[in-house]
Amino acid sequence: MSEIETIQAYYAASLGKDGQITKTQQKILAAALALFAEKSYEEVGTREIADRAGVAEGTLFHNFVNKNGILDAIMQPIVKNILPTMLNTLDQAVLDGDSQTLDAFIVALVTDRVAFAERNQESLAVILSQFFNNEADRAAVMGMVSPVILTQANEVMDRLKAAGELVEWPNRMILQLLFSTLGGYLVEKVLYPELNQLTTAATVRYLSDFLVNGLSPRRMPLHVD
Amino acid sequence: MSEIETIQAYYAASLGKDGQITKTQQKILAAALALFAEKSYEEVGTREIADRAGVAEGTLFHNFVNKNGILDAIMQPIVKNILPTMLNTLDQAVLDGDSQTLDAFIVALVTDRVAFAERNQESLAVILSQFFNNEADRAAVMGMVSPVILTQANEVMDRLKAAGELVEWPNRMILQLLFSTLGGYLVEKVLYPELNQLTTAATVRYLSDFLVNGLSPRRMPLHVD
Amino acid sequence: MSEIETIQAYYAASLGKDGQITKTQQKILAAALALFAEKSYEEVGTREIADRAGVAEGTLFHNFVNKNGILDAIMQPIVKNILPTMLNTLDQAVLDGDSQTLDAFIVALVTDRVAFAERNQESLAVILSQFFNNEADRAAVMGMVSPVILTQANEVMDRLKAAGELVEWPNRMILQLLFSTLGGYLVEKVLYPELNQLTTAATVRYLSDFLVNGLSPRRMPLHVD
Amino acid sequence: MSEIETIQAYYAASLGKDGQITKTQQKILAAALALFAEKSYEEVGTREIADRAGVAEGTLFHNFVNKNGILDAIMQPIVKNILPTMLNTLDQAVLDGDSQTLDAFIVALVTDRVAFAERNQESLAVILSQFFNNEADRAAVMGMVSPVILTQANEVMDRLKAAGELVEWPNRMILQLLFSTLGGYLVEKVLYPELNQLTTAATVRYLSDFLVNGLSPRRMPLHVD
DNA sequence: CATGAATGAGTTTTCATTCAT
DNA sequence: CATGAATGAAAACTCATTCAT
Repeated sequence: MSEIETIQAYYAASLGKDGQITKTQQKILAAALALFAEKSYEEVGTREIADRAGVAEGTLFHNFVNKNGILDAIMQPIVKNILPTMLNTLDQAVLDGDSQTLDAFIVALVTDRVAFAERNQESLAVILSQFFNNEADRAAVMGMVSPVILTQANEVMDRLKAAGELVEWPNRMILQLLFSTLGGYLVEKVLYPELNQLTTAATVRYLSDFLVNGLSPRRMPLHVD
Repeated sequence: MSEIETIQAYYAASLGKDGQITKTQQKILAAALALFAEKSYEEVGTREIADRAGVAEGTLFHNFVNKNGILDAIMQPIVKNILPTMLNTLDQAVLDGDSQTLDAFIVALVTDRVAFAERNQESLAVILSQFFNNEADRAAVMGMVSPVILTQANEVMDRLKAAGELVEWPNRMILQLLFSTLGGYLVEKVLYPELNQLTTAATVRYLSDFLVNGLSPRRMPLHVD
Repeated sequence: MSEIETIQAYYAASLGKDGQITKTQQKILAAALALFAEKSYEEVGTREIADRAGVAEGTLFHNFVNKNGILDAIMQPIVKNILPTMLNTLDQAVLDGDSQTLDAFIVALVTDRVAFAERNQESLAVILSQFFNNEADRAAVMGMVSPVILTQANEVMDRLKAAGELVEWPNRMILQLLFSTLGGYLVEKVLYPELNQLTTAATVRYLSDFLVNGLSPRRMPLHVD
Repeated sequence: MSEIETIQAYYAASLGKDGQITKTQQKILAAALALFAEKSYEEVGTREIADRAGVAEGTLFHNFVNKNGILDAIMQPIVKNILPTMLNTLDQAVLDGDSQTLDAFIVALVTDRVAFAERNQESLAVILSQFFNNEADRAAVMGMVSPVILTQANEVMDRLKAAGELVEWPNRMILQLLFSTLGGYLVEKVLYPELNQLTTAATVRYLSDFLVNGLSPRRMPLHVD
């Protein structure tokens, strides 16, 4: 499971020197995060952020290069963490050999990401919104999926296929289905938090079971032209 | 399967009188659609739309109430169509009795929606973007999922459960998984059209197979607290 | 008393050739007059006028040079008539010798102008509004008070002073007081027509009596430095 | 006589906190006042105001909510002051007993208002213009004539009638004549300041004498049906 | 002569950013 | 470091006017 999991923990690394993040920066980021989650980045004004943070408008620009700098400070840590952590989880599950089954790490993965989503709802809402709106941010996110990471992901999937634990489909497609299922959960959680009646544990079960059954090798293999 | 499936066909109903849509309106909508798909709604100026459409800025406001009116004219027809059509597909598949299997209409549904997505990529990109960015648009989209439609959806799922064709999970969760899988496909299609190496037919197969296996009743039922 | 007293009668002279005013022009002028009286000239759009008149916007410009041309067509006849008619009334009253008293023509004047105001309320509201708002229109109105007319007015007042019927004050001041009293009535009539509880006859009496007493020579003349 | 009589003094109360009005606000108000007096409110652009004030256009909106907010800041203090002050003058004159004659307070009133008009010519030109142009502003002005004030005015007039100092005409009519005479002076002063050849003292004498003679009880009462 | 779609300059207003205090 | 008044470019939108039909 990922170690660094709270946004606040990340700010330290990306903002102040020596991992320092000032009280003022915290106030600003908290205010901005809340506002960006409520509305969209474009609809939130710097005046509004300053007001909510209880500082002067000019103070924003003493602490961040830009209005965009504030957004970056919110997104970066999360975005830089998501994929590597997922892979780490997969790897861990596969290598921690005792249970080298699909089930083993699907459960591990789902549990981990669901927990992560619950801890960082607001930030994820912001990231989601930016991802779909802004070509640049989207590129940034995808850019993080470095070839190294993709290679790693492919290795893991190939290993599982070899072990007869995973359907013999293109890795891209398998990844897409994995992301879809987790992403779909994320979207509902983030956009309609009040509608969630299931417990976290139950949700993890459903998602995992769905994925395991959907991605286990078929007895009668599928013929694709 | 849905009859009216092109955006252009819908404009007729929502804009001009007598189902007429003028040449100018077409130029504006085409320009706006392209721009909104490239950037985001907020990042596109009315001047830009006018330039691309080859008309004067004032002409936009002569033909649409608002900048927002242009967006509406793009989104409305699609949004109003997506869910009802999906349900119709499901219903058709179930009622067209001969093969009342999960497989039957999952394939039908996936085939239909994949085709729809391929036909309306740009518009769907715009809708996706708005959905995540704007509380109001999100509400509008969800508001269109009228209780009547939800009731219908539940009926269909209950019928399938009774027939032993569908896992006995909460309908909400089943719907979420269905949307996730289709939505995940949509996202990839829409945001990274160039990366798609699989044929449409192959995609339909994978998605359908994944869903059918993921949602078929288990031999050993899952225990959820 | 003035012969030509309705706006419609004047349009003939200023618009069409041969005193002709077309049906379309009438519709436009009626619509514009109503709207200008409701709001102000600047607040009324050409679209609005066209709509109310039941014609196309372009039609306005086929019948009048300008938006301003419409206003002119409304104001001109009235404006060109007010002062000359007043003077004519005064002159008539003075020359029609039988009653060469101040009372005689103050009553005549007031009666005439009150009747005029009651007949042309809407147009007067427009003129009033323009007079206070627009330097150019104001100049136009004052420009009509040609030297000739002023000379006439002075003659009449001098004659009355000589007859011991009028206070020996500067003619400018006497004219101002005359206009004030009539103008004050006009303003109330035009802006708050609903508040008028007095009959026309009663109003004429009050105004006349006030003016006669205010402008009759004093027994003990006033000393002014 | 009214104590607070300069616009500047009022700005303090309505704009800044602690009765403060910043240098910038003063510059803007001065520029706007001059321009609104020259042309009309609608004809003056915000760019123009900013230029004349020597500030950036945005600065206007930093200091006033609206373009209309600037107008309000100019009009409000004057408008809120005119009528109450007049009544106060009347009341003072009547109660300060020694000379409870019509003459006593007509002179007081005229003197006071003429002085006021001379001090605030520009602002009054703006108010006049708005009053005739804009239904809303007119309503605002009239709305300020609270029932309390009207009741007071009626009391004063009734007292004077009882003392045999005032004609037995409807109070509404008497008020109208009073306003007409003062308003007429105002209009001339405001619109044609250069034409004024009489001294202030002389003007006060003429207006007062006219009003006193016009409103004193007649020896032979007027018969009105 | 009437139409009404098209025009584009002009309007008010917003907002991220700067800088003197 | 913090402040907040000032900035001015850019935004959405209006509207009198033109002109092809």
